[in-house]
Formats: sequence, C-alpha cells, structure tokens
Amino acid sequence: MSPRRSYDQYCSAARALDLVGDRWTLLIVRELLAGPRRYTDLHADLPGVSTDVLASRLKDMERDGLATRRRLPPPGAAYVYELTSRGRELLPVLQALGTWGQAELGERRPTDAVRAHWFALPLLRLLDGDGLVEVRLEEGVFHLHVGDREGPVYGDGPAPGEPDARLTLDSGTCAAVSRGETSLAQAVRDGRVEVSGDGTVAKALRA
Amino acid sequence: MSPRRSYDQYCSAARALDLVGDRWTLLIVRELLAGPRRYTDLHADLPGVSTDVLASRLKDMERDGLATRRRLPPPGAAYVYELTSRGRELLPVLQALGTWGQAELGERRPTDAVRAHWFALPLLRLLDGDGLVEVRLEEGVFHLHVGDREGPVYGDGPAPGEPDARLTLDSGTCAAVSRGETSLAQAVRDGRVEVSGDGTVAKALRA
DNA sequence: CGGCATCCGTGACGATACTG
DNA sequence: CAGTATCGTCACGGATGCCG
Repeated sequence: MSPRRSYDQYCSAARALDLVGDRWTLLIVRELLAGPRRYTDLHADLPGVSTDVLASRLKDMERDGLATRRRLPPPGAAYVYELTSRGRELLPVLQALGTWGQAELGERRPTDAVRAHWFALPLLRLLDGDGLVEVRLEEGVFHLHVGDREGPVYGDGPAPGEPDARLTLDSGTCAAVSRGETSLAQAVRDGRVEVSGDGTVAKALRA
Repeated sequence: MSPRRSYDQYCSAARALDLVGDRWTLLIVRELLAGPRRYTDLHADLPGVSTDVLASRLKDMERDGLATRRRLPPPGAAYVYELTSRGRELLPVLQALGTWGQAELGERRPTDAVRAHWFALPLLRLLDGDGLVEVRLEEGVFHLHVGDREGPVYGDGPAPGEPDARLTLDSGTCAAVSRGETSLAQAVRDGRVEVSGDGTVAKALRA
C-alpha cells in the first residue's frame, strides 16, 4: 500500500498520473483489458514485476476504483482481478501511448518478451466496424471485441462463440502492422493476412 | 543519466513507457508544450521536483530525441529546452491522460499548486477552429495555438501578435470547464466567459 | 544568479525465500 | 495458488556547494 505520493498539482493530467503514473500500473491495466485475470496469470504475463510490487499495485488499483477482486464460483474457486468501468476508460490512454510508441518498437530485441495478446491494442485501433474477431498467430490465439464499449476489450484464447471475422497471420506481419510499416489493408492485399467471415470488420478489410 | 531501465516487452505501449514512464517526464513535456523554457522556469513550474531529477530527465529526453537544448542569442543568452517534433507528438498522450483525469480533479486541495497555463490543455481540447487565442485569468494570461500542428501548442503570457479570439474568465469557471462540469458553450451563454474577436474559434463559441 | 553536481536520508523497487 | 516477509539496491526528494 503506497502512502499516495501525489504531484499535488491542480491539473487533470497530473491527477491521472497520481493514479496510474507508478511503474507497472498501466501495463497491469493493459493485461486486465483482456478480462478477469488471476494473480499468477498477471505475474506470468508481466515478466520482471516482483510479487510484492504486483500485489501492492493491485491493492492501490482496488482502493482507487480501477479494479476489483472477485472470487470465482466453484469449481476452480480462485480470486480474479477485473477492471471497473472506470478502469476500462483508460483504454484511450493506452491507445495514445501505443500509437506514439509505434515508432520506437523496431525489431524485436533478444531480451524482449512477447505475448500474443499484446498485439490486440494496435489491431483494435486499426480495425473498423463491430463484432467479435478472432486473431490467430503461431504464438497464440486471441480475440477482439471491436466496437464494444462495455466488458473486456479483448481476451486470450479463441473467441467465445462464433466470431464475425477471423484473421490468420504470422508474427512478422503482425509486428510490421503494429509498427505502422504496413497498413492492415495492404497486408490483406499482399496475402499476408488471411481473412474469413462476413462481419463488418471482415468486409471493411477486404474492401 | 539513467541506465535506461526498460520493461523489455515487445509492445509499443511498453516502449512508450520506457521513454516517458519515469516520474516527472510527462509533466516536463506538458511544460515544454508551452514552448522553449529555461531550466529555472521548469523548476519553478514543477514544484516538488528536485534539481538533480530535473537535470537528469532533461538529459534523458535529449538523448531520446524528445527535447533539445539551445542557447538563446544574446542579449539574455541563456540555455533553453525545447521539444522536438517527436516530443510534440506526445500531445495526444497528455490529452488522453487529462481527459481521463478530469473526473479526479475535484475541488482544489490546499496543497495543490496551480499555474494558469495548466488549463491550456483542457481548453485546447474543447476549442474548435483555428487561430491564436488569448486566455485571461486573474492568475495569469496565456495563449493557445488552436489547430496548429507545428511549434508550441500554447504559451505563457499574452498572445504574440493580434489574437483571433480572446477569452476572459475566472478561475472557478475555468476549473469547472476543465472538470467537465460545464461545457464551454454553456459557460459562454451564462456570461461566465467573455469572448471577443472574430476568428473561427470565437464564432464557434458564440454559435 | 542561473545551471547544475554532490551528498544524504528515505522510500520504492527487484529478487528470493517462505507461508496459509 | 496467492500472496507476505526479508533484504540489498537504486531512485527520489531536499539541501547545499560549486562554477560560469
């Protein structure tokens, strides 16, 4: 539990940084945008964070109304952390950071960790339309709730239900698109992205 | 000089936080969006930052291509820090943070510092049109370059030249608008904001 | 006097070990 | 599995000193 180190400035950006400016906090938000996650899952997908810092950040986020802790119903009764609607409103902040950070992404360094769902934010920004989209990479499968303003914005694993579109691509293409080197439409035209389904997202991509 | 503590994640948001996630960095960017500033000015408008941290952040920002150090021509030859175009591209990040932080702003706490130009970001987001706008508060005067994509986005003091619009309001109104409690248009209708000039910004406000 | 560099006390962070 | 406990290290904040 932090004794709340504040900037003490009457400025909304400074207030935002009072809540989410600490190290790791926004990356925890990025993880929780994928829906409810257990402590151990979070720890596994945030390589480098220490157990006590993760626990402390989650407590801060609970106290500040960004996340809640909930016990899953048995069987499998475990605690999961979940964003509140206030927490989900941080999506534009992560999108702005991600858009700016594109230019810094470059090639993958040997020391860089990767998780398939980290590509969810850039893809989400590039897709038009609405619907459930499944994305298949060799490294893993995840899904996007494009245009959805409540509930998780994306999730690990296959789409829960029949997706409106399905994208299959290799990680190199996905990275190039995330870096902004190639537009998604161009990658589709080049046959580097396979699109199936007939939702608005799929149609927009083929147009 | 920091030995660059990286998250080591192949994710553009994480890369962005590698560069601007350190304490004070984004608030320094907020200050420099107002144009070239001297070290002492920065120190004065960032109460709480220690001298060494400020110097260290500025060096990091220079190394990372976010800011440059330049000597002003005599007379008054001093060093000023100035954002690069890459640094100015952080405006959307600060806007997203500020928009989210609105809800946390509330009333001014006794410990909160205030500077007139900290209201520039919220106002800039709320104004439509283009042109040079001068904003007059009791606490101080600043100006906005609305719709300008190069150069400083706002500045301390009166507008350099004849402004296209001039807004006069009290700090309570300015704070209420920044908190999102009142729309700017409503405040104009209520006579809490005085608008002069005939630029597109002024016309949009009176419409 | 502006622009830092240095020193120092405190607290945040990261790694590992350990417990309910 | 979900954290808490411990500990060494480093970053931060405050004060002071130096140097142009």
